[in-house]
Amino acid sequence: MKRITIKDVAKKLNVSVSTVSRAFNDKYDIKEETKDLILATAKSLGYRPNPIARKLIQQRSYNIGIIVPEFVNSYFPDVIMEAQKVLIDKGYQVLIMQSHDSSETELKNLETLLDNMVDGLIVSLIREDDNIEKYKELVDAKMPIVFFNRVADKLDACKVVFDDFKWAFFATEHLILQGYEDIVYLSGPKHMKLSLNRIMGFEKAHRKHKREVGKIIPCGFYMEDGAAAAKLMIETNNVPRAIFAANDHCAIGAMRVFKEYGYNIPNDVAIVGFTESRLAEHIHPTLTTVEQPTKDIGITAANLLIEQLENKGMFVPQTIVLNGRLNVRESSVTH
Amino acid sequence: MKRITIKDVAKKLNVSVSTVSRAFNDKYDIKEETKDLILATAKSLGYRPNPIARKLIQQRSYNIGIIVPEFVNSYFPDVIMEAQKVLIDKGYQVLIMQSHDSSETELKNLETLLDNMVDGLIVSLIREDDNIEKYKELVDAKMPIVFFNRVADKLDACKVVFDDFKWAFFATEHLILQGYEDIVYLSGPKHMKLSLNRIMGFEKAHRKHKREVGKIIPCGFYMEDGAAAAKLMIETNNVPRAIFAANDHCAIGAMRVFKEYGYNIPNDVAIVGFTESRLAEHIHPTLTTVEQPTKDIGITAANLLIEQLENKGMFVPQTIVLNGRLNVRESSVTH
DNA sequence: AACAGCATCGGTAACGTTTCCGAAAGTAGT
DNA sequence: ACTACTTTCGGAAACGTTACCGATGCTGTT
Repeated sequence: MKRITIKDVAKKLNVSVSTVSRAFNDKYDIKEETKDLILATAKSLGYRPNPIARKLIQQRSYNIGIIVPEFVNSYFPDVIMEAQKVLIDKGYQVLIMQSHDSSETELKNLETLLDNMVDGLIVSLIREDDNIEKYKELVDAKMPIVFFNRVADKLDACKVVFDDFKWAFFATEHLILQGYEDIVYLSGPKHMKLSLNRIMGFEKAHRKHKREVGKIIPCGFYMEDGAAAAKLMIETNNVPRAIFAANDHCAIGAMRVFKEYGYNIPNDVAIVGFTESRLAEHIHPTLTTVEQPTKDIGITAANLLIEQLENKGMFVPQTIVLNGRLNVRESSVTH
Repeated sequence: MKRITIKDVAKKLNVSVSTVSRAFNDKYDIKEETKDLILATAKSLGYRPNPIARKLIQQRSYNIGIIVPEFVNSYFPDVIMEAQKVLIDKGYQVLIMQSHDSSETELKNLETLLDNMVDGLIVSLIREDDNIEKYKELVDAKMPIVFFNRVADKLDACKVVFDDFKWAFFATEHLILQGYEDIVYLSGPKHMKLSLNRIMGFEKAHRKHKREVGKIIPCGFYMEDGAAAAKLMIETNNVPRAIFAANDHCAIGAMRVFKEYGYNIPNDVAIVGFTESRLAEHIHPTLTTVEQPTKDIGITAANLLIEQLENKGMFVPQTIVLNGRLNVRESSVTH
């Protein structure tokens, strides 16, 4: 069962391969009738253009690489899959890589993607500084890249980001308005801009309401991190009235420990998460959290990349800030 | 910044392109010294072999397609990412597609993968019957395929499966040994072999302990499904003493509703899940569940596929059954 | 009638590899 | 010294497509 090539179609109709190629590429210099005829017989022969040959001659791989830190939180799969949809429709192929929170793996991933001759990249960084020279090289060499979620200021490239400052502000203000004094922020790693932005939002909310800014404790994005932080609070007798967590997983990890130790949520400790996860509605108590527009992020990143690929050269990098929503649920509202 | 080709390397050393190719492909008919020399200078020139040209001449895409139903449960990302690791090491590229529980999307995914000339496939089916003719065609045409998780009996292909029968049996027996009468199984869709196998395990455990087989209620794999089932039980006054759920998400959805209605778990209703999820340890009460060896499943599937790709033609399809573990936690043990 | 311009097509080089065939030189056996 | 074989390499075809250049025939204008 040999694969049918463009030559077979050409021979069948006694036309040249160029004409068949023209038919398949919607060129202007071909008669409408012959085009239809060619497409029809091609279909009946079961001909599919060989994408590899096309890539070779066009000097484009039609490969797009995506690098994300992890797949544990549903955030990344959600945005990636949405981006992939857009890209596949445009004829691109998507290669997905996880860095597992390691900058070395990130670099390795980058290398394998480059070996595969990706035409462009969509990246969420592990740390802002670690592989920055490598990315800078790529950006300087006009490689189309879109960063999202975790971005680096120093890179002059396209970025799709969430307004972390604003929504951290709203989340914190929500806790303040509920009347809680003593609010602690379990922050993400401080080397991430997104963490710093949220910290600023956290502080601003306090200042607006003339409160002393609550304690900021560096934490992480996984359940274990939240659990460890909660345990430490309990053991050192430092349980605050309310907690604003780095994300939902972190919040849920903390909630588990508090509940184990007999604390009631929200009556003893109120809690709000970040980056709405699939669990937020399904745990007890349901979790107040900030919803990020994962679909929009994916779609926007993909579209920005496509624009870059199509107008290579004359393209000014832009940063797009997307909006969110605060989903208020039981974990933060005392009755 | 033109990409450096094999010709540039050849010219630099005054050797032929064939020799350079030989150096990079570990061929026998090349002197060790010249090989080392070539590799060294190639590296210094920054030469990377163009994978697309290689694919064209070798008539292989080095593309592997993976089709899974969804990414909501962490099960699929876990096995896929593990499979990808193995495949990338062997020089393959992985294309990941979600079918979103729709057979039509599955078929569409299959078509795009074929358009991309995948050399092989790893598939978890939506339904056993829906696209079976298409898959049969591919299998008959000697396309290397490995099915996992959701497989079809009618297809004579490689399969990597979990011993659903055995572990449903153990999970049920665990509930019986805890002394619970009246155990209900919230089963997965009946069109899936895996559901039927688990039902048989559920029944066998009852028979072994001379019990009347508990009720089997068709459910689904998402939290909503479990929640809906629980709500129905409560409203129709049919709450059993224990529940064996289709998977963890289903179990957690049910738990949420029960807790909302004031039921205590496990003292009023005991519950066990299936396919250990990241939440099992982190919800309250912690969830007893059956752990599937996701990593092994991914690795095994990838290796089976590679074997097939390398010994195309003379390869007998085999089915590999992998083992699991019952993680007993709070949700099923009354104190 | 001469010419420009357009529409439509064919032929061929090119993309960067690998693979096949054969050549050259060296080695060993007789 | 002749043959046979091995080692090491070069040349060229091939993979399937697209892009470029040119050829042909037709239409319309002067």
